[in-house]
Amino acid sequence: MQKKDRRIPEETVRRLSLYLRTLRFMENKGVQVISSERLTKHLNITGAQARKDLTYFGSFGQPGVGYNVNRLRKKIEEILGLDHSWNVILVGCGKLGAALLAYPGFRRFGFRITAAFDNNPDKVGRTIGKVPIITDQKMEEFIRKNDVKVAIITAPAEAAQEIARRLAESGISAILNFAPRYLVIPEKIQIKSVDMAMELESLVYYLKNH
Amino acid sequence: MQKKDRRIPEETVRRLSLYLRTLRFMENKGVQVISSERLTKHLNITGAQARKDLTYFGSFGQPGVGYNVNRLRKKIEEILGLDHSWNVILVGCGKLGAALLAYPGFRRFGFRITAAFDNNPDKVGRTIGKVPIITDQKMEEFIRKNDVKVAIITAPAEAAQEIARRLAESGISAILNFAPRYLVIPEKIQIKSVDMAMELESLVYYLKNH
DNA sequence: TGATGTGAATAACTTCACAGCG
DNA sequence: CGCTGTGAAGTTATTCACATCA
Repeated sequence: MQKKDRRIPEETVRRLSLYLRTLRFMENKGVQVISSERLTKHLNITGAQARKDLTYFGSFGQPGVGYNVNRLRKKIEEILGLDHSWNVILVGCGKLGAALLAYPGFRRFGFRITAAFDNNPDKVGRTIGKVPIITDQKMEEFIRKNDVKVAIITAPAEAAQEIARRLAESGISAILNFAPRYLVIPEKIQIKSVDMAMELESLVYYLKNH
Repeated sequence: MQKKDRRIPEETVRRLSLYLRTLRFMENKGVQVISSERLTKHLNITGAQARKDLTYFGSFGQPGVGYNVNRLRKKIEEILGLDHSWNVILVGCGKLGAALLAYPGFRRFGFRITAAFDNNPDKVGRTIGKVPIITDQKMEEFIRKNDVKVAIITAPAEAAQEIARRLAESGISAILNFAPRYLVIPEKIQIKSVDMAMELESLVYYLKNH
């Protein structure tokens, strides 16, 4: 997919996701062609930036015209690996876990949460939004049997490291972590952490200094 | 706080938050002094980077020794504006909103969610984790009366823009947005958006390409 | 000796500016 | 004519390397 051995800036990948959101919105509205300027108008990104981002992966536009919305949407989905669906599991069925299980945004775009795990016997056996809650003792087995590659951790901070270790050992390749803890995992596993208190912390900094 | 007119990289502010997490952890464990290398060991950040980040704001370390954990923790809290507590409101009491209301991480570090708003009469009047749910018609009034400066949006995407507009008009200075929509707001208002589907999207990209 | 603080060097990212093409 | 694609220029961020000080 990616051109030669050029390194892709991490920010470029993140922006691709943003373009995708706009493209889906536009496609829904029936827009067929879009310029780089219009694509980025409401994203605090310049048109030049979008063009540069896209050329890391190929030439998808038509000079003098713009980008075909449907084609570019599909291209970006292909680049990101969203052209097929992903089996995802979620570990930790507290309030945040339950909220994510019910979140429509995942399912809509190719992420299918197939099972949730918890160590609380009261929760095991129930379902949240059609997703069954399974005892965490069966987690490894489930991962192997169903070839799961992506996991979301919504367990308490104290439990997160041990869960991550077990996930890594069972063959998970990517983790989205919501526990406010740095997780030590093998290099080859992709991880991204979302720490909501941290987001607020950097936000208020700018309150003082602007 | 900030030295002269030097511009602070956005990433520096974000890292400050990370250092803070480590420092709090270390302080709890009774560690009194820490080197830049140890501070960043589990953060994928180099010691040099941390030292550079910190010198934007002053000289807090002792050559040959390191940083006093307690002193540096307080300094960073002061830099970020966490040396006093912030009144925060939350708008949209769906599952995610409810999860955040119950999230202990906010309260622990100086963020006090004082009220939640919703337009659903069935929810209004109830409380979630001691936070009262108020009709969104009284939102503006509440913000003004209580001098609220920070708001969290956990409403559906369709409603987010209108809510943001109303928040902006009532004098809110910072918004943490969980709705997957770009929000148009006055320049002077700080905004940070967390889009969980987007996080997953960029995560799976690296699955394909590493 | 050991770790900070910091200019200088390097690397990474973004913007500019325009040739080229439909 | 308008907009893409892209080298070149400009800007910003990170790493290096070492003087300095306890």
